[in-house]
Amino acid sequence: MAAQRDQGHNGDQPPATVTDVTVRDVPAARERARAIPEAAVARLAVYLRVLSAMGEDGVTTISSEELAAAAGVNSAKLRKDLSYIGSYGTRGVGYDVDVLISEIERILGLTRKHSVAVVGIGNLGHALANYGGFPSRGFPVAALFDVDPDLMGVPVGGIPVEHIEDIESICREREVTIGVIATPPSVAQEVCDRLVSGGVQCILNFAPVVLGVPDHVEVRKVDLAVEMQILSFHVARRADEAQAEVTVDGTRPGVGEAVVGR
Amino acid sequence: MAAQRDQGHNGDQPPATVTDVTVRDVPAARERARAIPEAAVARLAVYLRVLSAMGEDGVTTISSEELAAAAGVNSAKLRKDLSYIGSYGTRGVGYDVDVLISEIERILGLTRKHSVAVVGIGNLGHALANYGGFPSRGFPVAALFDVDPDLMGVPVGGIPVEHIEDIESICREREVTIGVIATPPSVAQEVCDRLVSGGVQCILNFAPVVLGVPDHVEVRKVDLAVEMQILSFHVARRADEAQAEVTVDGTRPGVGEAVVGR
DNA sequence: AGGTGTGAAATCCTTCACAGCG
DNA sequence: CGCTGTGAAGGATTTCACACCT
Repeated sequence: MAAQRDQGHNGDQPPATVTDVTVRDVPAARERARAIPEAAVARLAVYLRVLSAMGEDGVTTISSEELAAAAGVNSAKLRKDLSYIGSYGTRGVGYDVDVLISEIERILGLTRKHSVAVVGIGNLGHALANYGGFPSRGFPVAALFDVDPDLMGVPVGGIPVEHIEDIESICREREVTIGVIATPPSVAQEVCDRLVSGGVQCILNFAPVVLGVPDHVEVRKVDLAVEMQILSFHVARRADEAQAEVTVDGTRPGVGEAVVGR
Repeated sequence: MAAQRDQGHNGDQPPATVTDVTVRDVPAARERARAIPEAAVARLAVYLRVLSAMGEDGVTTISSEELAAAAGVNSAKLRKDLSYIGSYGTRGVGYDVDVLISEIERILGLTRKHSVAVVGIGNLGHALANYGGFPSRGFPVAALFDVDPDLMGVPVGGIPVEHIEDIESICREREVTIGVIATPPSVAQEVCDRLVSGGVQCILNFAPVVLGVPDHVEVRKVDLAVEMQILSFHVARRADEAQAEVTVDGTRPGVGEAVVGR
């Protein structure tokens, strides 16, 4: 059972594994890739999108301040993030948009194409199969899988649905590197196992279960219920705080009163 | 521009806001809610799901070790997380499943119902409207919105679609607290503004844009392209490391053999 | 014994603030 | 002069390890 990164803040797998030793002795060789904090990687992807949009609008140069504002972070963080990938800015001027785009794409490994397989062609699977953001950003959808006999061969977003039993052979054949699990939770682990034995290295899991995978496979999870519950927590917290304020100074904070503009 | 929590690791909003000062003097009143780290909140939601499943299987007591394994974290972290909400375990025994469920639900604010509005009834919106996980976990879908005239009044998952222009009045009327944005990016900010002026306090944003909101509104973002790119980064990193090992010791790591521990 | 609860250490991430380059 | 790049400080989170209860 291996690491399962959960939304940026990672963190299990306390003891070292056997092969760990090998890696620990090669800091120089893995310099670039390794040093980037997980959190920074997620933001680089955001910067990339913002930069692409800017580039299409004809912007050629941008300062850390501007890019930071557009990406919703502060400029110190942005500069630190960019410093992880190299020094591509010009002091007194800013960054060249095209250069930054290329460099971020290189670091994120977007120069290679990563074929995607979507498993579970329900509502969510449909949405994912049709999602334009995948192919346009270098993630061609190469295969769709389900168990429903009525779906077999039916093209969704241009790709025919195939049977879950063929995951292994088809993924291997089409060199799928990323598997997306959009099945009911009950079959998610089984599907995951098949993807892994089909050579898939990364899994994006929408099913509300914790998947067990070998160490060399990376899992990211998107859990709608968890997102909702985090929001719920914040509503509750806010209510508590408002309550506390009333208790203490007797004034109730105005409801519609925006505290800060935009 | 207000806080926009991005998948657990948050982190903008450097200066204090007005109300902050007032609150800072009331640690006692907000004791429970405030002290919980953001990262722990996300995990509590996961523990809750695992516990619910256990409860249905008839398990009445569970140790930190067992629960941690089922939730995919290590037991020290789990115990620390649970300690933020109180001391509900029995030394030498473990935790009572039902007690833990109740306490986590209380902390997450799940004792109140949070009505949800989904905006943008495309593939993803459909998937969300039909997603059984919402209502069953205390998040009734109270309204659906779109602009497509063909969709007006059509029931999706039992709820009729209404026009985006009516977001404000309908959200206010039905006391929607959580808005889900599943629109194209071009209209996401406009939709967001309407939700906010309709009194919505929390937003779950699936559109690939950075939303600007007032301080009292909480935004969480789910960005599929970003998730894919993070996975892509890890594939690239792994490839680099494998490469590095070959360079250094002349042995190529076997494919199934994990390269990095964690 | 067996397992929780928690200070303290270690690690990771963010922010500050400023030296230095163009 | 303006803006990048970055050591160093400051926070937050994770992990350790053990006192303490049952």
